[in-house]
Amino acid sequence: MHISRPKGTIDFLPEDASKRRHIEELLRNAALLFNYSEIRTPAFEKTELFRRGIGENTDIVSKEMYSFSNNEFTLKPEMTAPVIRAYIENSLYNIAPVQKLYYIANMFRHERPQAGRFREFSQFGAEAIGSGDFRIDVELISFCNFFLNSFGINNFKILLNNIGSLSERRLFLEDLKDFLKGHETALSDDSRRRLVINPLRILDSKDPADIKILETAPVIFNYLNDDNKKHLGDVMNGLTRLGIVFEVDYRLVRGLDYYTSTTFEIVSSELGAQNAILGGGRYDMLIEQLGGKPAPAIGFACGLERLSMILEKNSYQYPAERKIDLYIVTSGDIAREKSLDILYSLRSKGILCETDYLNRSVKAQMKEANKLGVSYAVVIGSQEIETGTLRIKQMETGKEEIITFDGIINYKYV
RNA sequence: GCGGGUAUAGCUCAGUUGGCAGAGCGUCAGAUUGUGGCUCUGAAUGUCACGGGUUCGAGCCCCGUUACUCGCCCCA
Repeated sequence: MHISRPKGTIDFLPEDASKRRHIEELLRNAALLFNYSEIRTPAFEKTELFRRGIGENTDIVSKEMYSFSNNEFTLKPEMTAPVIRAYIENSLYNIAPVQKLYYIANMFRHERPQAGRFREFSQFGAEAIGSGDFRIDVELISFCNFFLNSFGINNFKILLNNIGSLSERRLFLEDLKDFLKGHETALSDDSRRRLVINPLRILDSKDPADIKILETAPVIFNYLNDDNKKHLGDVMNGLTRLGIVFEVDYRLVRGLDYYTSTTFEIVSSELGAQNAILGGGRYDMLIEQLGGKPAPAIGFACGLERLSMILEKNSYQYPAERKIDLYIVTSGDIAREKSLDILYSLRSKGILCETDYLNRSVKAQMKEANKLGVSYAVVIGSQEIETGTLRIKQMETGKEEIITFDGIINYKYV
């Protein structure tokens, strides 16, 4: 029996890796345009960071973390807490009052894999720290809209909500609980359980009976203070101004404890059950909670596997890799030895070249050259060694040109 | 943690009522001495996921296990 990769992990074979590199490149370009700077943090952190950041009672912390060394460290299950840790630890607020950071990194969660969900997965995300201005909310959401569009994706929905501060949410939660208790017998089993553990999540239920009940449930908007109501209105106006289509969804809640005020999610019908491409929101209290000087902040995280699933569904045309310029066909020991320094010289000049390492027939080597899609091929055998000249063949036209050995190095490969 | 589905060549998959293990693609080689694509010929690659059971005989039927996969939960 062979050893297989761990459940929920991915091998990126050369073609997949090439696609992923392209995705990352477009994302980095978008980040550059919106003036977000890259941040990289360790693959693991002190477990305490996630306990305090994400929340002890979330599923992520209570049962999905990969922890080790007597539970002292944990592979990062999300990136916001590490970014904020780095922000505080390195006093980034002293460098500039507003920090706009982005990352592309791998996360780890011990979950049961399914479509669009893995145990090791990649996220592209950004955090804007230091401003509570509605315009940074608009900018961040427009950033998401922009990079999705840059892949030609436009079949998605932007869902927007404002979940208020902790105190507003507490009041809402009490009323929601009271309301749901009145309908307890009609609720799904899952939702009855959630009523005790996390009633907010019932708003997200997929059960048709639950959805019916929720139609008359209390609405969080009515519990927001004037500031948050205005903030939501401002964000809506801002997005409208940019021509960005969105939907306000008062039932949109997020699963991590640190969110406050603005929350948003982008969903796609192309994805299956896990339909969120990205999710994010404000977390104005988190920095203080983690021991930093209070600062408002907003961020999002986008699942790269989900993004590439959509691209596959859309038959996205990935750009071709750079082709090999020259294939060196060799025949005989002297030629094979000679090929060593020719290859090295060519590569030193930035020319992509390859040769055969199996001592195969000239015909087999030409086939190989053709398969690789090289632009030129040259045969080096005893004749060429004797005369000091060789013929370089343009593969597409089949035309040959006579050149010297030095000529290979200086040839204009187009 | 709980459910549904699937498992045959490197890949995509056929395999009838239980009766010799298959196709296409890919790989490799050959088709007159040292030249690719097209075509033709040939070759290699299998613990039919694993372990039991039924049967004269199991890829096929039954039981168990594992893996993969899609859902629930939760989330990107």
